[in-house]
Amino acid sequence: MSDTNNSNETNIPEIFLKPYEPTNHENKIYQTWENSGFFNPDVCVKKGITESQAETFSIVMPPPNANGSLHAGHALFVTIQDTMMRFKRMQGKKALWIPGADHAGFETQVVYEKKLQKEGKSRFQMEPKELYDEIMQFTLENKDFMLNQLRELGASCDWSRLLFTLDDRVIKVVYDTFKKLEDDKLLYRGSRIVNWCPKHQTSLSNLEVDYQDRKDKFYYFQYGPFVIGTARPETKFGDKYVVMHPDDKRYKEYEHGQKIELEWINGPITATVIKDEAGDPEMGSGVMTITPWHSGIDFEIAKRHNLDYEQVIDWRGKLLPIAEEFTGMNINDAREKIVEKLDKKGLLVKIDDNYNHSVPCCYKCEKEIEPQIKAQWFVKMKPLAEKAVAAVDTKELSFSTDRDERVFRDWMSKIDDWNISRQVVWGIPIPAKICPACDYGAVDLNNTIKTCEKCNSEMISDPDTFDTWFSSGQWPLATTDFPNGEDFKNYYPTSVMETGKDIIFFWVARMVMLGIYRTNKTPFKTVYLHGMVRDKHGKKMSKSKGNVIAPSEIQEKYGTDALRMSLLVNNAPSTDMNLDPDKVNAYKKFANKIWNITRFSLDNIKKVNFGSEFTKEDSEIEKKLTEFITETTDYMEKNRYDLASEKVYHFVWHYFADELIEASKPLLTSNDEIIRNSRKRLLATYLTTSLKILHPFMPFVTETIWQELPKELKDSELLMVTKWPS
RNA sequence: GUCCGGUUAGCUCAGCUGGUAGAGCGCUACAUUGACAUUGUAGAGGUCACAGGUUCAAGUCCUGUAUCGGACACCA
Repeated sequence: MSDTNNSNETNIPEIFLKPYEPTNHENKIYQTWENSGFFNPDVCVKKGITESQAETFSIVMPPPNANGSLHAGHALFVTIQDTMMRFKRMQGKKALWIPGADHAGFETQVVYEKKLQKEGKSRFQMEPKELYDEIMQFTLENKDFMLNQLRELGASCDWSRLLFTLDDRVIKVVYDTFKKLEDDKLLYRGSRIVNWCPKHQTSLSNLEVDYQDRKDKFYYFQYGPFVIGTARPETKFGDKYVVMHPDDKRYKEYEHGQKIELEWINGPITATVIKDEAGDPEMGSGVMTITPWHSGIDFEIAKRHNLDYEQVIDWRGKLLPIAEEFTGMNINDAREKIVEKLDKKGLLVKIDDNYNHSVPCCYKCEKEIEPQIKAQWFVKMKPLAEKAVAAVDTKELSFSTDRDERVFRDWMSKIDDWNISRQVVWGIPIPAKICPACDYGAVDLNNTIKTCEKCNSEMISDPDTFDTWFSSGQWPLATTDFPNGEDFKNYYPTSVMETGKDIIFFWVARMVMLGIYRTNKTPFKTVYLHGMVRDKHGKKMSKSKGNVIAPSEIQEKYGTDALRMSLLVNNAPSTDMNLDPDKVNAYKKFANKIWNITRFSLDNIKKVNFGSEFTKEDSEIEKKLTEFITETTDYMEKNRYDLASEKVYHFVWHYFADELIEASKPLLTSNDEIIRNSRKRLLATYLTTSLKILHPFMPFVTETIWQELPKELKDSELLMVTKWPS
């Protein structure tokens, strides 16, 4: 690799005579790294690169969806984490980065359903097993593609530890946790209001519901002596309770439990007066009727007073026989017809056209959620949340910004029980038996339960699967092979969890709670959250807007290092960033600048005598370099890669290249040999040190250069495992 | 409704524990065929949303206002 093979005229490797062309080098360099085995800290120790007593540094990678290609957000997390890993590895730590691929339950199933739809098929016509197998095949076909994209981004993760979220090891941990939750009475099966998506035919957790602002009609109806308001007349068939606040003076003549005969949609009914504090006197008339089967609040009221509830809308969003003449109608079509009928009966008081509210919608299909009562598995969250907050209190767990910590605490303080059942095929089956007669359920890992202990009926296997987040919430456990694996002993708790702030509740919070639950330790010491990657104008990227920036295209055009730098510089933790191709281009130029700095340096320093003394001036300039190293390292220790990368950029370009090299030109041809040699040595030091410090940020160009440097300038074959300068 | 952010150069954004502002792109002038399919030098452009306050000193801390956004909750 030295320059001795080249002609004496240039004295530099030929490669530098042309501009840096990233695509010519990146794949080859990655192969060199991967073949070295040094992504695996065990190999580093074995080969004497890392001391066996060295501190560990570990990150569990948020597993990207196996079936898709990587988007800009993935590129961002790979860049940040890889920068961390390379930095710590060079610092001599046992650095372990565990990669993964996610089956992404509901997400992937939705993608696959769309594919089926295009072929004119539907999952509801398929046997669950058949569907599962097809999606598995579909996912595995795409997995390698996704993993290769991680490689292209430079991810220095240990591929020998790769885990897929449906691997046996994952399922084992998840099942054990499920059982333990039952044993500890933190799990229950209950008929509760769940968020039901009529399109996808599954319940969703509260977090998977998006609220959309909407302007709708609000109807007032005469309900016996009362006027009630509603935006959803189609749910009102079964309403036979009328609720008001106990202190509302307007209704003091009515007593709790009083029966009132009145005319309603399909004829006369008997209504019962319920006094409950949930009735808000300020709201409308202060009186409401309730539909416990299709409303969370109503359900709570009904439970408090032990009232009846009846299903009005079926699982597909159609009216049930309770609606009589409206039976079988889609609720959206039925709404106006019901209002018409009530109007004819003289029960319509007025319609307010400007009712602003937000409606719960499925976060995937944006269709309205229909609250339904369904027997599901719930995890009691309060006890788990308390321990998570305690860990934050004691600083066992810390966040990269105070803001994130506040958000975390806030959510933890008002957490609800978690519905972990999903009517989704593509997921981990729930190992439980359920009773079709009484909805009782029991965890059954070994398939031994036959009859219901409550009602003696025959039990059946729970057809549901776990919420993906229930299993991914145990990802740090599975990846480190809890409870007996070597990695668990050596690398758990992991050092940093770096992921998007949009999944702080979905994922981070659940990992913390379930991690503490199983191990009494937080699964990671620090949470570093990044924001969203938006387009250059700060708009969210979406296919419909056509402003999606695919990392692979950017890499093709500007190089991976340029992409990485543009994702890092000035991108403060926890804030959104805008990705502007012009900014990427600026760092492509920077990569070329580094290339040319090398060319100039090699051309001029030739044989460097490292024994030669620095002149007074040069030893001053060397101090500048030391200062730069200290400051940059300091930023990196504080996880401020945004500031570190900017500093490196400026130092290398605007000091090293613009000032130092320019000022060196006359000195390098000086007649004074001492001055000449000193300056050569100085440039050599600047060059190699710059490459080292740049490497975590821009691994490809720096390693490409390193491979071409004459041996006497290098202290290691691979830049990736050379020692971080100090 | 509750909570949390943002408001800094034409555009997109940095600015750590307070000491009269920075980057990328864009703009102007000059230089350069140079280590650099260019790069360098110099420059224009900001009352750091607004109003109070703390301080010798405030984008930087406190209070309030305006405005934009996010998270959570809510279909009476």
